[in-house]
Amino acid sequence: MTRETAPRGGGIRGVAQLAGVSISTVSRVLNEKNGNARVSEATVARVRSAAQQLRYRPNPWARSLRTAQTRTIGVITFDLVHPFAAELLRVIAAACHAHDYHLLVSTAEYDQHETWALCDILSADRVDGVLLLGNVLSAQAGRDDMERLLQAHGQVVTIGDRPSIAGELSVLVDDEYGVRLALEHLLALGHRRIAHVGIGYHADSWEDHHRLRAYRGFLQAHNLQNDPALEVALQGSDLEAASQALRSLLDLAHPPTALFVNNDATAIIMLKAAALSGIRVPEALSIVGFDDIGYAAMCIPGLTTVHQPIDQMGSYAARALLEAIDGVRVATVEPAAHRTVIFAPTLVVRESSAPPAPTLRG
Amino acid sequence: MTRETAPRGGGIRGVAQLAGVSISTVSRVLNEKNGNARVSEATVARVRSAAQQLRYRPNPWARSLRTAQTRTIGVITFDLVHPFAAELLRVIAAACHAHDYHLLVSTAEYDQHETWALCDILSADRVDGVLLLGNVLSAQAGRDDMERLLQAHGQVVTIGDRPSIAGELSVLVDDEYGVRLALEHLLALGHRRIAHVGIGYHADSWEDHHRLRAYRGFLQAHNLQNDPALEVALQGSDLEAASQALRSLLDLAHPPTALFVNNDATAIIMLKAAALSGIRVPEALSIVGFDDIGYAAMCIPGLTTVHQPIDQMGSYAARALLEAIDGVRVATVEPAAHRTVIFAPTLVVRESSAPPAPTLRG
DNA sequence: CGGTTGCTTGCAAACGTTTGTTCAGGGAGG
DNA sequence: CCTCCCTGAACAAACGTTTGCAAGCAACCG
Repeated sequence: MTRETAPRGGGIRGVAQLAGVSISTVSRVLNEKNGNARVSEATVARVRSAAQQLRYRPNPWARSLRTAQTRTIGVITFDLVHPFAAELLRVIAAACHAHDYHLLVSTAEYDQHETWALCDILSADRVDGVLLLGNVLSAQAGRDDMERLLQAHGQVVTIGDRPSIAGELSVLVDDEYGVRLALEHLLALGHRRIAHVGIGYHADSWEDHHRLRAYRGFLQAHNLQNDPALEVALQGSDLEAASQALRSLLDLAHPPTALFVNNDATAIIMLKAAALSGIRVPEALSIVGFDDIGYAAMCIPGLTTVHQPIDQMGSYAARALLEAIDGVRVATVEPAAHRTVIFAPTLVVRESSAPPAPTLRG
Repeated sequence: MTRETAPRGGGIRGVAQLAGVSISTVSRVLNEKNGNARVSEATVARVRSAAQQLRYRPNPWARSLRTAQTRTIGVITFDLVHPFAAELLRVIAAACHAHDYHLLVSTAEYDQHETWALCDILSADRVDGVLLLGNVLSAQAGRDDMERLLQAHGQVVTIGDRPSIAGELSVLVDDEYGVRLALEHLLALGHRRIAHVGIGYHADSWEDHHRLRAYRGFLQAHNLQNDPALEVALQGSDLEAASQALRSLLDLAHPPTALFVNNDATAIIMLKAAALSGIRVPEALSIVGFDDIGYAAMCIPGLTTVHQPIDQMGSYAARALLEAIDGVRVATVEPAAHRTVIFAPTLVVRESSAPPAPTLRG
C-alpha cells in the first residue's frame, strides 16, 4: 500500500536510486578510470558504496550494444588436443586474462573450409579481434577470406601458419632455419641418407610444404642427392600409418640412417613404430623432430628436436592483438600492408640422435 | 538533395526497408522456426531475399539484451594442456558447435580460488550455462560458491571432479571401480607389494584423495598390508620430482614390484624416470596408470592403464547442459537435489605391466 | 552587484533487437 | 447490407548501458 517512490531499478538504476544520483553519474563513476572522473569525491564514495552493497555488475550486452566493443577475442585453432595448439592456447589465455579479455574458442579440426566458416560465425558475433592458430590456411587460397575477415573485425593475428598475405599480423617460427639446425646436427653426426617424414593426410598444410622445401634446399646446398624415395608422407595419424611409412623406408635398397620428422607428434609415433619393429633408436636409426612439445622430453628415448619458442610466440601474438585493439580506438592506425614476425628456433639435443651405425656393406 | 525517404538502417532496419515491411515483420520471419510463422509466404520470401542480399546478421548483443540469453556456455578448466582436459574440451566443443552454441574458455591453472573467481567473472558476463572441468574443486569447501553459481546461472555441470553437492549435475568416472581394475590386474600377475603414486603439489584434488582411498580399501579388502611407505606423492610435475619419488620407493627394504600411478601424465613421467635410472619396465617394475590419455598408447613401453570414456563423458555432460538450458526455458524444471552420473572405466592392458621378477632373496 | 567561469550533475537520445498489442482489411454468415 | 471474425502486418515499449549537451550553482573578477 505504501509503495514508496519507484519500486527498484534492475541494474544501474538500482544503484543510482540507492545512491540518490542519476544513472549517468553512476556510469561515469564506474567507468572513468580511478581519479580523473569529473565527479566530486563525495558522490564517488556514495556511488561506490551503493554499487558494492548491491553487488552491481554492469550488463555486458547493454554495454557492448552501446559501445560496439565486447572485451572478447575469438580464437580458432586447428586442434584443441595437439600440444602445440594447447600450449599456445595456454599462454594466450593468460595474456587475455591479464588484460580482462575473454576468449571465445572454436576448433576447425584441420579443415580449412571450417576455419573460414568459423570466422564467419565469429564475424557475426563481433569479437574485438581474431586469433588464428595453426597450419591449415593455405597460402594461395583464402586471400579473399582473409580480406573479408579483416574488413569485419579490425584485427587479425595468425600464429604458426604462413606469412601475412593481406595486412594481418602473422607470427611464425623460422622453418627454414629450424630445418637447417636439425639437418646440420645430423650431418655433423655423420648421417648422409636422411629421410623426410611429413604429413600427408591434411591437405594444404603450409608448414608441411615449407619444411619439405627447406629440407630439399638444404640437401641440395650440401651436395647430397635429393632422393624422392626418402620423402614420405603419413597417410594417417595412427600407429599403422607410421609403421607402414617406416617399413617403406627401411626396405629401401639404401635405407636412411636418420629421419627428420616434420613435427613432434608424428615423430613420437615414429619412435613407437620403430620400437615395435625392433629398430633401436638411436643406435640403428636417428630421429629428429620439430616443435619441442612437452612430451618430447618424456619420450624414451628423449626426442632430439627443434624447439619453437611457443610461449614467446603466443604471448607476443596475444599482446600484439590486444594492443592493436586498444590502439585502434585511440587513433585509427592503418596497418602496414604485409606484416610478418619470425621467431628463431633452437635445437634441443636429447637421446634420439647419434652417429650412424658403421655400415656393414662397406 | 533528393535524399529519398530515410537514409539506410543499420541492421534489421535496412532489411525491413529493402523488403518494404516493418522491422517487427523481419524479426518474425527470421526467428520463427521455418513454417509456423504468422506471416504470409510472399512476405517471407521478400524478407529472406532482402536479408540475404544485405548479408544481414542480427546483432547478438541487442538480441541478448532483449532475450536475456546468449548462446554461449562458459567452460572453466583446470588446465588447457593436460590431455585429459584437452580431449574433453574437444568433444564439448563439437557438441556445442552442433547446437550453435559458443564456448567461452578460461583456465584456473589448478587453483581453486581462481576457479571461483572465474565463475564470478563469467557470472557477470551471463553465459547460459557453466561447465567445470577438473579435479580442483574440493568436496567440503566451495559449497557456498556452488550455490551462488547455481543461483546466478541456471545450469552448472562438472566433469571429473567430485559428486554433486548442491544440485548441479556432476559427471564422474567410477574411481573406485577403476582402481579395483588396476589393482586386480596387478594382483593377478602376482604382485603383492604395490605402491600408490599420487599428486602432492595440487592441494584439494578430490580425485587424488579418492583414488588413494580406493587403493587403501582394496589392499585392506585383500588382506594386504597397508604400508604408508608405499604411498608417495610427487612434489612437482617435473622429471626431478618423479626420479626422487621413484628412488625413495626402490630404496626401501621391501621395495614395491609394481606402481599404481594416479594419472597417466604422472605415469609417463615415472616411466621416463625409471628409464633414466636403468630400471626396466615391466621386467623389473610394473607401472599402471589411470586416464588413458592419447600418449599412453605411444609410450615405450605402452602404458597399461584404466581407460576413462572421455568422449562419452564429455558428450554426455555437454548435451545434458544444453538440454537443461533449453528445457528450463520451456517449463521451469526444478533440479533434483543431488545429481551425479557415473561412468564405468575399463582396463587397457599394454606393455608396462607383467609378472614380477622372481625374487632373489627367497 | 552582475557577468563570466568552472565544476557537478541530470536529461534524453541513441545502440539493435524481440514481442505484446493494436489496427486495417477482407471474407463469410446472418 | 451489416456485423463479426480472422489473418497479416505495423506500432511502440521495453532491455541496460554510454555520452553529448545543457543546466544548476557557487565563486570570483571587474
